[in-house]
Amino acid sequence: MISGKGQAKFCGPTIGGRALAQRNVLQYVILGLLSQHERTGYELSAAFTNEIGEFWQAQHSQIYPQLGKLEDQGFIQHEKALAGKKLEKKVYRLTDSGRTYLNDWVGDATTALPVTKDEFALKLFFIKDASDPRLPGMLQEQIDLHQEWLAHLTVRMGDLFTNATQRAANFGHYLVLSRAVERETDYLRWLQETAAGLSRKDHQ
Amino acid sequence: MISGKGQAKFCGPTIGGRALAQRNVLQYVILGLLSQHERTGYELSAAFTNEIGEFWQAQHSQIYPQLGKLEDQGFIQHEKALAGKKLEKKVYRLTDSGRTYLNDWVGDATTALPVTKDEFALKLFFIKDASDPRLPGMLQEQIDLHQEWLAHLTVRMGDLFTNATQRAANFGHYLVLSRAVERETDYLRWLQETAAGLSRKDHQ
DNA sequence: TCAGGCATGTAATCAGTTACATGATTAA
DNA sequence: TTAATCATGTAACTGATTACATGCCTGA
Repeated sequence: MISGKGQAKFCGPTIGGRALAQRNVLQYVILGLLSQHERTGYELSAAFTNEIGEFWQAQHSQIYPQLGKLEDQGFIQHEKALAGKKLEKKVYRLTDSGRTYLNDWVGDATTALPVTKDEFALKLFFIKDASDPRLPGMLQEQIDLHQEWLAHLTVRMGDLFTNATQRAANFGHYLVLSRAVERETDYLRWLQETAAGLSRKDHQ
Repeated sequence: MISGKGQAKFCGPTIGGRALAQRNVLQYVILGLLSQHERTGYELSAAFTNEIGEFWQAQHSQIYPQLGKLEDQGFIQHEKALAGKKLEKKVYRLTDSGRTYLNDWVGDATTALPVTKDEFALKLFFIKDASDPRLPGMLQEQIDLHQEWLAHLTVRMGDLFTNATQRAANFGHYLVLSRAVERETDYLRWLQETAAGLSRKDHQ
């Protein structure tokens, strides 16, 4: 274990001595999404599903109140727009102070490892024996799941970044999406190798 | 009560149409850890830091109340033991019904992708330009962080699984730990390649 | 006309973190 | 003797999910 000799100032959660928690990251995610272009709360909510669900999640019930707080703080502003003849929507955009606040966060050191809650890894962890009859089915289930997810990511990659101009215009987005594709590809390879390894043991 | 349409189905969070959330996984983690051998609450707490922090986290303030609930449900039992002459500790072990409850969960389909909250990926996502002066430093910071983490995992691997007998005795643990080492190795390779790619662009 | 999506919010609950609180044991 | 660790708990708060609630718009 990597020990931090701590003088009990900040005693947050750790894994292997590494810091984990972050406070109110949601506000920065919203500011970041608005830094790309103006959006409604509904569009922000959709972005959490489609664009950044890979590494952050939030529901609309969390987003709308946060929008109010950010506006109170002067980091964003909204103007009303009409969808059709009656349905009002609030289109939010970043203010200058909001952009500064966002950039301060991006520039700050990120000393926390990503937080992962992986239920499959957990189940695997508790299986003692390579001959456990549940293992092949569990692995196949994950192969199917992650194949589907990889297909989704690949489609997004093709939609967004087919040429160098697109990659240059949103370099960070391109980096994280291409990394996600790589990561899922590598994970699928491991799942398949592990499943194959079990089969070989069965036939010994 | 005023009738709303669309009553109560279950509309949880998704990424790309995939289900995410799980309810009270903590209880199963505790049961799983106790299925390995009996432990105190303190030892369970330590296990979240040292053994399974890679894919699940919990503090002692969450663990102690959950132990009470699991005991109320009859899934675990404790007996008191003395550490020294006065200090009492509660050593918990799994009951038969607890083991059944745990195994039901392990056998259940895992249709949810792992939940990840990755602040670094988020920051990267919001960087538009490959020439952003913050990028090299950010990448180097992550390289240092994940190198340290990989070293920690490698030490654990060496401590726990040096021979085939150890790997066979806790096969699932071996699988997830060896996978974690692979994943971190692959991630570090990507970080370094990406950082190197930036340098080349700088010198063009 | 009707289903699915667009659009915005709040309420209730659950999960998770941080801090408070106390005291014993061990080894330097 | 004193710092680190063992040991157990609760309180206060923040974060996140699920459900409740309402109403408009578009296209089949």
